[in-house]
Amino acid sequence: MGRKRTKSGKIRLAEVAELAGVSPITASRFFRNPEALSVAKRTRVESAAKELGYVPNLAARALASQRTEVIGVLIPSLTNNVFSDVLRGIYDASEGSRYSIQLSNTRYSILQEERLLRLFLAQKPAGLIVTGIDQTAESRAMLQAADCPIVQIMEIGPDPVDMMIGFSHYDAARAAIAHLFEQGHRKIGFVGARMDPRVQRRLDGYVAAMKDAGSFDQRLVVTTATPTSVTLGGALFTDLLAREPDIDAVFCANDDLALGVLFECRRREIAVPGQIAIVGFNDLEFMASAVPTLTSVRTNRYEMGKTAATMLINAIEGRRPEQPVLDLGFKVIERQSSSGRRSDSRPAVSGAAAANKMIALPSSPD
Amino acid sequence: MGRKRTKSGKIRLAEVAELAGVSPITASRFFRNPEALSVAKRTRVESAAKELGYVPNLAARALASQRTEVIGVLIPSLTNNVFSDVLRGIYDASEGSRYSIQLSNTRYSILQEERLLRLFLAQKPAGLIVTGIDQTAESRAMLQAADCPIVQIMEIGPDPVDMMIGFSHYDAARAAIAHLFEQGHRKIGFVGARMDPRVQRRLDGYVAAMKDAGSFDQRLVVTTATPTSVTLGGALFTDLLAREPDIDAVFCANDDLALGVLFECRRREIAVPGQIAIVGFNDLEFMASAVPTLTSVRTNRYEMGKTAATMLINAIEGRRPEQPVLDLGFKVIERQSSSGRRSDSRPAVSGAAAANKMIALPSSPD
DNA sequence: AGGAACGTTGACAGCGCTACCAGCAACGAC
DNA sequence: GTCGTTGCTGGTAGCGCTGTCAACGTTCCT
Repeated sequence: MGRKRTKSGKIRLAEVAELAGVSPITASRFFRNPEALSVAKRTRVESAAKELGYVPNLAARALASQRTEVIGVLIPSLTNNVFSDVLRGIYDASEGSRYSIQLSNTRYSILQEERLLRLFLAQKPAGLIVTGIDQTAESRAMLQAADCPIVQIMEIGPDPVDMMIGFSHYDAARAAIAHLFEQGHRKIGFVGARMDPRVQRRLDGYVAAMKDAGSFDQRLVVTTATPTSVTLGGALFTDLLAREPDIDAVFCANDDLALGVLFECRRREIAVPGQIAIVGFNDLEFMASAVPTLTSVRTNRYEMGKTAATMLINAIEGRRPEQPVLDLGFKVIERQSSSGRRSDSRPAVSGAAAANKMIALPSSPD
Repeated sequence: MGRKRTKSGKIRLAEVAELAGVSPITASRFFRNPEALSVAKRTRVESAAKELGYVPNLAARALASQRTEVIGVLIPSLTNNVFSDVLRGIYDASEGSRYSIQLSNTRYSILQEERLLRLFLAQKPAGLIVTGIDQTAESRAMLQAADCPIVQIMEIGPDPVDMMIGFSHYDAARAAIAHLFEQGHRKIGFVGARMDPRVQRRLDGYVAAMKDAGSFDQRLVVTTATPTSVTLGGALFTDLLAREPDIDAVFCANDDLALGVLFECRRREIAVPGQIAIVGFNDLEFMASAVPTLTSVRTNRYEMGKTAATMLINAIEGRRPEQPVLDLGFKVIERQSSSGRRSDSRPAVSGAAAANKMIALPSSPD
């Protein structure tokens, strides 16, 4: 009985051990902790494995050891440029390590996130990277009970599940508005899309800054739950102008919206920054290249992903960071679109090459 | 002897079977092929599983069944917008299925691709999605020998490993150039970055179209191996202008470059399309929103990813497509940036809302 | 009535690897 | 010389699930 002897040419650990003249368990150890072997056996197993082209069977390893070498990553969107930078960092950090990345998309739904979390945890991942700090109570309980390291990314907050790496969206927005005030702008509109928790916190920062200056007016805020796009930026700006034609600046919750606003200004022959200043968020690559160049808040997305994965892998292997919460801060990159008020919007010829003046701030967890 | 009885509260299939009053193997069948059970046992197992909150152990399943439910995806880049659309399609199609996506990044290196392929195949994936048709001989041999369905995406070519879904980059580029000729442009430059095989084929299409018209000149082609960016588009265009100041159109190998060219034109006060027409490639969202709106070649990236994953899953489950090679074609989306020659570049006020005239073509495999 | 055909169920033996513990040699301390 | 102690190695027994085949009950045909 039993089964057909497949054994389809696949090299097993036992074969390697036999060729090396050691027991299977010794060969196994070679792949997990080579230092535990004597040098002689180590080289014997190594050459045997190479000769046979042995590749370990991960399923068997996972079954026997009761854990996997998978790092689960939960992000809200694959479309958003912002996450592709973070992901690139995560993948870069995982490369060369033994861990592989398992990606899942919550589609900005915390219920979907909870469902995915349950699935992930059932497979005993080596570690988990989750986006943001707004999980359901159930999700939080599962995370807390999970016996693997966890990193929350994209923002920082008061109550980390385990580790946390990001920056304060609230502070970043406040800094952007402070910059606009410094440049002499007073009637500053807010344009936001999707309105996920992080965009919401940027809005909160905007509102607080405006209220502090006594300039807040609900009519200056235009938002939608629709996913963001350049075209949408133009449309929301159009709404804003219809409501408040005499604004002198717009703070956009992201750079796509900012680009859309810029194009809409051009379409309407509104001088930027002469009549209206524009500030975006994220500092995507094109912001430095636009005409006029566009001010934005730089966030360290690639570094965030890379550091998160590195911290996670270290924690998995027992090297926990001295500091579990890491604030990567942000920088307001001042460019032409928000230079001090003036009537002539034509940028200097040096255009994109103009030096980027920066305002750097570590954000402080609120 | 043996090991510590972990059994850490984890629900096993045997527990479900016991509660349902059936043998473990019957319970197992419920999860893999419920139709094989009598209705009575089916409902019993179902409610037992739900009651206990059973989640199958994928490692054990993979080990016992000698196959996984993982779909491997090899793409050259995570940064490129183009791939994020494809990926979104792949993830969307996989959602709700039993298969999970395992993503790896070849970094545009076919040797890296070969290495990753070896790793993937050792884990017996249920299926594989690979980018393009330029694999190493070794990779091709491995793919051919793999006992799982394989889809090549992004382009089509004469010799599919298994299934293939994409379009002809060569034909798409020819169509773009043909459009520019129709609009009266003659001295058409080419701007390309990265120069991966697909961009190379776009260049080939450009060269062929220009030669057919007797207009080809090597000096009209500016390329670099550097990864693409908006800023780079401006820089390459600057090079092109320095060499050939009297060009009347630029075909950009992608939309980021096209946006960079547009900004550079604005910086230099070159009228678009009055003095120079611009055509991009991919039709990213912002192209319809730019001022002037930018002509591009629309490619069905999301659909490509979604269809590829759907075809693959069907093939895994034994439903092979009637037609293994699928040409998704392309469309030249005519916008203001390439409208017929005229001296006034100012777009109509309706701007972004202007109807997009399309030229649709299925590309034919060469 | 006998038997073939089908649908359903269960017993058994592993898939390839690792956790646990025991054993063994070499070494130093007393 | 005896007793730990340390470093390395190996034996045994599974991890949780499924492939295979046998066995059963039922239906339908001759």
